[in-house]
Amino acid sequence: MTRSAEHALAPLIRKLDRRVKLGAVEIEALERLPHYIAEVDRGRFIVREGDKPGHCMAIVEGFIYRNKITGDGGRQILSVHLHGDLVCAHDQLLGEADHNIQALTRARLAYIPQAALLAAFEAHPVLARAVWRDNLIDGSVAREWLLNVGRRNARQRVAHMICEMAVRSEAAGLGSGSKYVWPLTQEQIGDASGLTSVHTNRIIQSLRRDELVKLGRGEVRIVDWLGLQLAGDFRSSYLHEQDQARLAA
Amino acid sequence: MTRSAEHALAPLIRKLDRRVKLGAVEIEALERLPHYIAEVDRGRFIVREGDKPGHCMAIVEGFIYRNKITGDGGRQILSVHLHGDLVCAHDQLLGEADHNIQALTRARLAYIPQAALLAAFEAHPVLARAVWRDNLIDGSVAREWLLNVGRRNARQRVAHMICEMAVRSEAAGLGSGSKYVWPLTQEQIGDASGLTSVHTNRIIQSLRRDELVKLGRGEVRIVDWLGLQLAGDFRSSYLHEQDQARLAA
DNA sequence: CGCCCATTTGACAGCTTTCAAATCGCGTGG
DNA sequence: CCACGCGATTTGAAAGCTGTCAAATGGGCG
Repeated sequence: MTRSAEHALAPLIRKLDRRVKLGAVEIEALERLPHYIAEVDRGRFIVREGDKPGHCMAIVEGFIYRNKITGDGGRQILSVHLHGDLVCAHDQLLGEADHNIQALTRARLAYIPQAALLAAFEAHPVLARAVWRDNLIDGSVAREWLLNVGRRNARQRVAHMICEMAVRSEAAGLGSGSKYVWPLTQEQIGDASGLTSVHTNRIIQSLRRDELVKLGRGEVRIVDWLGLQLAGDFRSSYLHEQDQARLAA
Repeated sequence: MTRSAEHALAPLIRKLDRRVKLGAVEIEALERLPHYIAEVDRGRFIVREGDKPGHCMAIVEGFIYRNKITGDGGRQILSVHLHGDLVCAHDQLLGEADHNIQALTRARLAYIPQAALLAAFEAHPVLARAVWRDNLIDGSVAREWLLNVGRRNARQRVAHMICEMAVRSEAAGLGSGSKYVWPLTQEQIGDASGLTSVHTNRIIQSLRRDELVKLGRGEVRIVDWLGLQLAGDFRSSYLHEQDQARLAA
């Protein structure tokens, strides 16, 4: 899927370009960003609560996620990030990271020093705008997740999450037709939805029975896009992506 | 409580000064910010999903809250804001507001044009930093809410919310001792915690029985601060306020 | 072939919701 | 000063969604 001789930050550039249309100057500035590439194994901690990493990560390939743990050991997944996402802990301004960031799948990350990013923002206000807009959209997604976990039932929560991942995967150019990589185990779907893995399993079976979606072996296949959206009370506008048009087909 | 001849934006200035230490120059720039004052009644919509208001609100007095509605009519409260908070819908960058903002109590708001804010940020990078840091802390609070609703039981959720409001009220200089204004009805506490008002009521009664907190008639009285924190699995660090020390006494 | 992790299944408990209806508190008007 | 009325709080009973606890099954990898 990844072009062979492509710049490591190309996925990030494409994503930011979707956020705010970039010019040649900004793209060049992004390509010149200092960074080093690292592979992380599935499950590996990338940032731990309390860390002060001092850099952001651009996802070159794979999936990572943010999570937070209660005093009782309950785990809540806060967000899932994919190909092209810029993931920061913002420890520079906050003192230290207030949550964990872990690899959902084996992933390749480009570590970019926060100072270099800030310098690029100063030199290129359009870049600052693009990243700012991207952060605001992440906030919008977080609000939708809170609504999802707080006010929807188990079936809606799971269906909603599948819809969101489909639209975002489509926008990122991952997968094709109505088939996408699915990086989460059922236990992780539960951790993101505020459910147990057992109940998550039963919901997924019911979605399968109703011929809305096929989910397993690391991939999703959307069988009935309209039906799935209805089942999940899903309206894509909060994602601020235009590309879900293709999914409708 | 409000000094009589105080500048309308003084609460905002005090809050931002807590976020990033401001100099005389920045304070003056804030005081010069164009704005107009408006009173809003309890329950009144300040921003509706889909609006493009083009201005931010600084709370001069009272409480407001953000909320979002499911297709089934379920209401989730996303955040509560008090005295001194700067509340934006960020419609300039996002196109339109993706949630509602409503008055929780009768409130006095200072409307500030987003363009004027941006200009002030450009002229005073320290201000930009302060507001940016404030936004990041709002994000941290949102993550904690997601953890709260997704992974804690009803008793913990309600206790946690009371703890948070106490620390934030204390930091904002509202209330005194362990007594604070409490702006939410039990139904609204439920809407913020992902619970029904009936169950919220039962939880509050149990917290009262256990002599942790007294809650009613528009005010909270923390009876057992340590016990309440334990009941709510509450650790204040995610709020990035220092002033909870006073509560411990 | 064997191991490990993820998925699946069953039975049961229990937390939370639902649906009414009663009570309380407080501002308003007589 | 008291009665009224409305919203908020409280209460009860019963249903049901989701969690808990084990244990079995399945699939992929070395």
